[in-house]
Amino acid sequence: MKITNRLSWKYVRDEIHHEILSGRYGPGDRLPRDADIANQLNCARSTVQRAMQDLSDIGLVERRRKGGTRVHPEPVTRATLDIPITRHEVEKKGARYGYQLIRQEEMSAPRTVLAAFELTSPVSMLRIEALHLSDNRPYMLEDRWVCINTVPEIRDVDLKIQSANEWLVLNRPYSRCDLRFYAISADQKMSEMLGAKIGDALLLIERSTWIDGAPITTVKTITTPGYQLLTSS
Amino acid sequence: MKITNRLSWKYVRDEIHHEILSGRYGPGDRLPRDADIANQLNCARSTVQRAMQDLSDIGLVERRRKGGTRVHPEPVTRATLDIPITRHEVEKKGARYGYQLIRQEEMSAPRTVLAAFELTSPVSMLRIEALHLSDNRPYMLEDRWVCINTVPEIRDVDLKIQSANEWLVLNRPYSRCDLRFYAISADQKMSEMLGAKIGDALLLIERSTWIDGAPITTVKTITTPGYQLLTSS
DNA sequence: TGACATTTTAAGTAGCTACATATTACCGTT
DNA sequence: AACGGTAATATGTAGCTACTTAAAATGTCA
Repeated sequence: MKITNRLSWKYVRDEIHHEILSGRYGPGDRLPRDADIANQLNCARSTVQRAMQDLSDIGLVERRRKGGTRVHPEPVTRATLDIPITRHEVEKKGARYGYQLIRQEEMSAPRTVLAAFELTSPVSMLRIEALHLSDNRPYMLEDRWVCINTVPEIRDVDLKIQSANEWLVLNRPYSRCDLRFYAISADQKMSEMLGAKIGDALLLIERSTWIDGAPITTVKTITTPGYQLLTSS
Repeated sequence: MKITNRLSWKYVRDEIHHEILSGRYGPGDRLPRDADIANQLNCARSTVQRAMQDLSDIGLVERRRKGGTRVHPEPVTRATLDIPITRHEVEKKGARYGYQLIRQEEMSAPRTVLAAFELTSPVSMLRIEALHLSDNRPYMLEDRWVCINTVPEIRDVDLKIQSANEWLVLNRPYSRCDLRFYAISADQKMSEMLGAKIGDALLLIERSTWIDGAPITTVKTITTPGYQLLTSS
């Protein structure tokens, strides 16, 4: 007799999750095969498959063909971050969004930018500096490089009107996105731009994107003092 | 005739993804129902369902019963972060991990801690301060509060030997985890502990966890200067 | 014993049916 | 026109079968 058909794959997932956390299976241990679990819980293998897929997504177990399923040997806290288009972020707070293009210049990418893309030979890129405003006050400073080869259309976009941030997110899909977060002290220039004091601690978000191995853009987003980045869920 | 059975649901996903990014469907637009797409692409509805589920997971579309599927009105960059147990993080870099308990004290949680848990009435908690070391050099400073009611066993753990970080991750599942990232300037105490200079910009990671609505722990992880947090994929 | 080919295994994918569930859409009544 | 109940509908879930694929395990031969 089936356990029930009300209980979803989530029930199976939580059941397994519970068994792992109760100590029945420790880090690195191998779990029974899907079919056996299905048998034991009186459900279809496909239901176990879905449950396991989810446990794998959150990093609790590792699955390999033929290798079976085992508890992740190094448990991690996995979190999801949503980074919206800056305009939406500002408007969601009820503030008026503003935008200033500071600089736009085509030039050969410096070593540090090439490094972010894991490139060695020089590439021509469009450098863009811009300031995002919230209610006319500085909100975020953006230092961006766009690969001309990959995104030639960027030349025809009027970046005084639409921010590169928004145009790229809306028009250029990416297949890979690397993010890094770190803290820096505001230097003279940043403090002027952002209305901060020299030496203020600022959160910096660096993002690089590729499409099928070809570099699209890399951007340093420098936030104002006190800025906090939160997880979604 | 079926298109093929080699092409997985990922093909369907990418097909739809492409249609969205080509401008055929803009932010907020409604997509055809799964059944129609299945028909058009000559595949089963379940295949479209899986593809759509994935697009929904990465935040590209929104799905609602009866409401259908529509392109997410505010496109986001969704990223996944893996935060490992600090010991593993250090060891993975090839360094020797060390750990020092600085303080352990049971007391009533202050207002700021209650706020992190969205609580109003006072609760007794265990306050733990500890320092993680990498090759005998300071690596991370941890300022933690553990809810005694939810995790009474914490009293019996010898925190001079095993870090609360590791014990909790291994023994206490959570159903909710909030993270926040921001930058601060090192004050006198932090600079002493971490071997930094006063005023150095430090990345701070704050994490709070709950199990079924009951608070487990909240921790401020203060990193050393130059620390970078990277996305996994 | 070691290198290489073959078999076996367990997860991954696709397709189908049937039913559940959450909304929207509609329609009738007041 | 406002309200409320009902029907219609698109997605969500469960179960089953069949087949694919990666990789571990085994066997074979030099």
